[in-house]
Amino acid sequence: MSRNIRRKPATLSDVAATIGVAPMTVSRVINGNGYVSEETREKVLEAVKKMNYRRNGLARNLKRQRTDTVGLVIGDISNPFSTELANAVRESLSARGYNLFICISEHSAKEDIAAFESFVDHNIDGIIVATRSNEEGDERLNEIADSGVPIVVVGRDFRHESVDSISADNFTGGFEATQHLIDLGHNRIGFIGAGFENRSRLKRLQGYLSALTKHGIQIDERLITGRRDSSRDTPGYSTEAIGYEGMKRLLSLPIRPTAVFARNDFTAVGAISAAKEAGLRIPQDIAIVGFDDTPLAVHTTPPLTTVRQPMKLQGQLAAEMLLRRISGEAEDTTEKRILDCELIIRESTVAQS
Amino acid sequence: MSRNIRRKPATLSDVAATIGVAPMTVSRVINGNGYVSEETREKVLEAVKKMNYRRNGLARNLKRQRTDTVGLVIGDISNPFSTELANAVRESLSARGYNLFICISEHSAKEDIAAFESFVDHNIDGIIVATRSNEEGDERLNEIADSGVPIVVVGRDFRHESVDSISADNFTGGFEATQHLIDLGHNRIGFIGAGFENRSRLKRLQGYLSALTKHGIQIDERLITGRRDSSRDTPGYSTEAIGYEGMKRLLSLPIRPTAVFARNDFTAVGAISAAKEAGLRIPQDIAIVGFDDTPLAVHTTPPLTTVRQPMKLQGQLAAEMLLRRISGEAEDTTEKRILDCELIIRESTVAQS
DNA sequence: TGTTATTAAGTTAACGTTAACATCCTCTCC
DNA sequence: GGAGAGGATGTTAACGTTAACTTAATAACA
Repeated sequence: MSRNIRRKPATLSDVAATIGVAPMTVSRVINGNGYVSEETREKVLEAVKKMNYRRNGLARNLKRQRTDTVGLVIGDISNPFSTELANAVRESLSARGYNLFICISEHSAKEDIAAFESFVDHNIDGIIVATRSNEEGDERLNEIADSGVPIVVVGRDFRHESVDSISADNFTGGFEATQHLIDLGHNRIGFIGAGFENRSRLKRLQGYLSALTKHGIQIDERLITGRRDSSRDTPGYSTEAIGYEGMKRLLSLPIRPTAVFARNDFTAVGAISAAKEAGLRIPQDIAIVGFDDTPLAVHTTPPLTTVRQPMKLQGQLAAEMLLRRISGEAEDTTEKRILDCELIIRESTVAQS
Repeated sequence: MSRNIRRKPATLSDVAATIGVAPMTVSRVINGNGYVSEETREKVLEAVKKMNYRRNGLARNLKRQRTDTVGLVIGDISNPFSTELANAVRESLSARGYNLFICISEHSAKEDIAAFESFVDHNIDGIIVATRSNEEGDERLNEIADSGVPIVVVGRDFRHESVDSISADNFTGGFEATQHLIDLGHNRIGFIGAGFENRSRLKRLQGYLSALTKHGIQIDERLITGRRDSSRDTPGYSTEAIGYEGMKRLLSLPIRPTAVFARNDFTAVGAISAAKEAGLRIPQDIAIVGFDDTPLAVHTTPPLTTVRQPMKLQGQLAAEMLLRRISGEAEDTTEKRILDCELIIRESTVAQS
């Protein structure tokens, strides 16, 4: 057997030549369209098999001016959140005959752009963007959108007349989480996962602030704490560390909070860890709320009160919206959907009865 | 501004025509090779900008017979393990001018194959496979390897004369985790995460069995428990649930184990949760060891003893091996590397002093 | 002054497909 | 028996690049 010899693969014409038909005839057999006699079809299929023919997707896509492929740019893949999104997108797409390619960009503009470029370079049919927004990246994305590439953004802001967006209602989610803590009698409530300076970008933080304000609770910037260094290297999943450090900082304040709203479940896990280390009981000494309802949340000690966002639905809708845009059905409209979140109350805020 | 009109993008020839040069001249400017006068170069660049020209990667790749792109097939993306792998691969590749596209396949042969096919369809330069092995998928992979596509597999078995492999020493990792428990005096040790019937495929389980045997401990199949149903739908990250259920099952045995080795950290988290629910103290009543040393492991209660595998290194090496194969340097050799794991002892097996 | 490099282009022919059109044959039906 | 309707091919011309070659002008050198 002449295996693994990087011989040049057989082409459509090669196959056609060996059985004495036109390339087009072979093409018709391969793609199952047009008229081909049963006899010829069999001859072709036999030759295809024997010669180990495989069509060249590049040439095909070039000719057809489409790739039946969609690109997804994800920031934090370690988050189960992202997994669910990616899977939902993939399922919806594959049901319609599209492939999904994923690029990871751990929150750096450079990587975002690299991902966009490589998708565009491969003439992908559309792009779903689920990274955190940043100026340079958005600028590039804008140009790409201008050039007519169908784009949908998920879980983030982006304004462009031909870019659809879908997101969970992070504001209300943050509001309700905070409201829940206020309802329990807390009035000194910390926020872990982002500094006060991020309030313009982070809806969850906005919800938190809004709930406090609504209930006449003075906002204290010292209670809002993010990562100490904003180094680009920190991978997304290290948010346990951020939660841990954040909680330590909050606990060292002169008057410490009695409750904490963590930006996401991982951060909450780190916060729980730090609180326990300080000998505090949860929720009696300090109540903790997370966000995302990762599978983990049920299994923390105590189980974590958190806000569930419909990731699967976001993924499905993102895929649908993108396909609609690809097919040209959504020419003149810009769709923006915001989905409800749901507060899941567990024992990290309310002691078991 | 005529934005978002899906006008046909300008081609190289369009640009060339408007400034009255040959397409080849524009190509030379774009790619920065060959001789072009400064004057012409500027004219070209100006036109390129004005016409919003962007080269068609499909055509380029078709002509060049390469895409400078590598595909990675991942099973369980929610595992931080996979994230680290993907990031390391991406970094190593981008340093050499390659893009990385990722496909997710949650452990179904069909999805594996779909991922392979879509990579091959896009004439990707090489593939890194990090999914669990399965018969149909391996068969297809074998054909692809036969056809000369460079392939490297990570963390799994695969035999093909031109496919390199890299993996952590899961056997020794499992052995040492179990040995550690034995050293602590345990002799009734459970395994959670896979049934006894998987012993031929799962190195961690083999390590566990081997350690028991070495110390003359009778193997008890009832102590080895995996997922109840092997439904394909269960996403990878739901292993907390598997750990939880597994532990429950073990605890309901007539004589229950005093220690448990969980197949990975997520499973361990679920196991911890179930043990606590049963009112058991960890590690006094039951000791628990995980695998992977996810960031989570430090933050469980108690912190989790686990086995760390060098994911970053695996990713780097996988990328390097693949690039070597792509460049044709590794024609006649098959490389197989196995990297050491490290046991990280925390309080889930040894009470704090 | 002729020979050789160097620079700056242009020309040609693929890369491997497929859409669109053209051709030829064989039925069927009035 | 002529018109029309498939059915089964073949032919042509792109899709948008770029490798390889050619041409031509200028510069450099002995």
